Amino acid sequence: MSDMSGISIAALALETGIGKDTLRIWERRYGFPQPVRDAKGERLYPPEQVAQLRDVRRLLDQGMRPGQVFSLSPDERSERACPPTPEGDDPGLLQLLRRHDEAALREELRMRLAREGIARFVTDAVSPMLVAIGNAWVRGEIEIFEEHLYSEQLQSVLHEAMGQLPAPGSAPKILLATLPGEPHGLGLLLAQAMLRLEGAACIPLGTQTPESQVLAAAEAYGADVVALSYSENFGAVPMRGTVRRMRAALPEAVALWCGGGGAGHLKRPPAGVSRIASLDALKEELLRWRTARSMQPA
Amino acid sequence: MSDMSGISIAALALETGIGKDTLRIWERRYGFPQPVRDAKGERLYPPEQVAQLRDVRRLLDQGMRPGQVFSLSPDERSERACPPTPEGDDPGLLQLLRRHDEAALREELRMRLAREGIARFVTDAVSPMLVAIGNAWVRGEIEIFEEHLYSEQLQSVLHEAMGQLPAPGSAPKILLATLPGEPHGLGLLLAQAMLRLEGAACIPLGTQTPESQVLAAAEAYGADVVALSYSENFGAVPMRGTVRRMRAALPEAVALWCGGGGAGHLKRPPAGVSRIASLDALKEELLRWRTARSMQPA
DNA sequence: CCCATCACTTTGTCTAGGACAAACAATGAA
DNA sequence: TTCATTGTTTGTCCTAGACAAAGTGATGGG
Repeated sequence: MSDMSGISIAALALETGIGKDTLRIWERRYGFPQPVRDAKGERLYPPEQVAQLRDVRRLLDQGMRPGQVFSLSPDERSERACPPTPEGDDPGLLQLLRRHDEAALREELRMRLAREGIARFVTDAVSPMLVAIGNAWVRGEIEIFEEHLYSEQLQSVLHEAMGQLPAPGSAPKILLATLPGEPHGLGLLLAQAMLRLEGAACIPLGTQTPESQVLAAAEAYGADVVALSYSENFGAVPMRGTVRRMRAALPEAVALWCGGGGAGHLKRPPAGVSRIASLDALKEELLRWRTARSMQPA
Repeated sequence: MSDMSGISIAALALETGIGKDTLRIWERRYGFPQPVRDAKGERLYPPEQVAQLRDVRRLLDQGMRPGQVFSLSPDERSERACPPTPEGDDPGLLQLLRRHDEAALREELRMRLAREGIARFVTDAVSPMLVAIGNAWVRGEIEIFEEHLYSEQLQSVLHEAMGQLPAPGSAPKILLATLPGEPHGLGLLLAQAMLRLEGAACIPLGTQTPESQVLAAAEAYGADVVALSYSENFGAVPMRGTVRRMRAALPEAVALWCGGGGAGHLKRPPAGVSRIASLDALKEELLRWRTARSMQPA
């Protein structure tokens, strides 16, 4: 009886990641979203507007500016937000996900892992799958909870596989982290798997670690490399800011690697910073580090 | 050169988990915190006030009301906030963490797990350790990055251990999730471990899953139970709101369990909602569910 | 003695519109 | 082309008032 007509501004802010202030000023400036009011005079956002806001969010993430986005009709928005890549490769996993058989999904992941080995599994199966899921989601072919389940199962399977690896070597000590504002940690885990395969010692700090803490950890653990992961959502400008600050604060001897979809915002990485374009490139970068280090040992 | 004098209200809200509105109204009502203003006229919170706010936060989490908290002097606050448990049992793990030897930490975790088994490991070692770490942190004896590393290592070890468990039974299907605004997923993992041990089929949805998505998942997977985890940071009021809404929207046949430090905000759970006070209680609740279900089968 | 009901107080979040700096786009000059 | 300089867009912060829900405490009845 309470919420047939929509959700509150606080709930909407949480769900879309758009600030309350921003939602209010969009209403004032662009006339959208235009929530109904409850008896108390408070905003209630109907589900359809919530859905439209998802498109808006997507377009903003793609780099469009609010003014342009709001001058489009809802239909135009949803059209442009959706279909960058229907692509050919829709493997069985997507269908499995939609069939809501969590046990089968897990088995399939384990099977593939066993068949292809960790490295090929990560680069050839997981990585494209994540892209496919992202696309399927914006096209509305898949639900958020399905994406979440996939991500969880994947983490579980990868942790399991890594546990069976021999004790990590010590070659470069690599600190893996995500900065505040970046909640997506799956990329870190994939990177960790690749690096452990090559015998590197990984120190995972997880997501949303403050910059000062990453620096402190780098010193405390004597890291040789600090690797940061950025998703596409991370704004280009703050991203470049973090990289600049981190590079300036880290000792010169410590390498700084930036990866993930948001690393593309580094058009030309500053000196002493490496952009990791893909998980394959990670292996190469590691090789490069090792050869460089073997030329001039301590 | 920029921020010698303090941090912005947005940063403070992020760091303390207290809403911007709340910070402003505390200033208006209680005269604390009393930030300085920069050239722009915007609030700048000095580090000492940030530290004091941590005490305030702690006291509120313990159930004290704001009015009482702010009538105390800063010294009284820090005294009451800190030392609920220096406790006798400061096991080697804390020291290990401070020694910055990630390999040894991991080995120790694995050892304990092997020695004690999953269940005892979770209830007797991990759970108190998390409390101890939390306390050490508010006392400033430990850094955030150390906490992060511990959490990551723990996740890894637990996933590993769960992977070796026999295929999950199917008794009750339990959906595990955290709602938007709650980024802490460790509790979910611990719960999952306990439940899998008892043969329940867990469907982990991870953190920050929107309410509508949890509902959709519950239907899609035919869940018998929806288990939500709340950390202490989760505000009491919104927490109760989510519980009320979820309970109303879920079919009556589906049980709703709430656990984690923030579940204490449910003084008396509404009908059809169970409060899981601890990880041990989880086992009992599962037993209760099973007996209740065996009395009246479909 | 315990529990329900009532009034009273506390408290967090919402509302409104105004203001402004930082980010972006488009211009002009070298 | 590349770099500096405008003008416009845009998110966040500001003030101050309002109100419902949660908590507190006192009353009365079993």
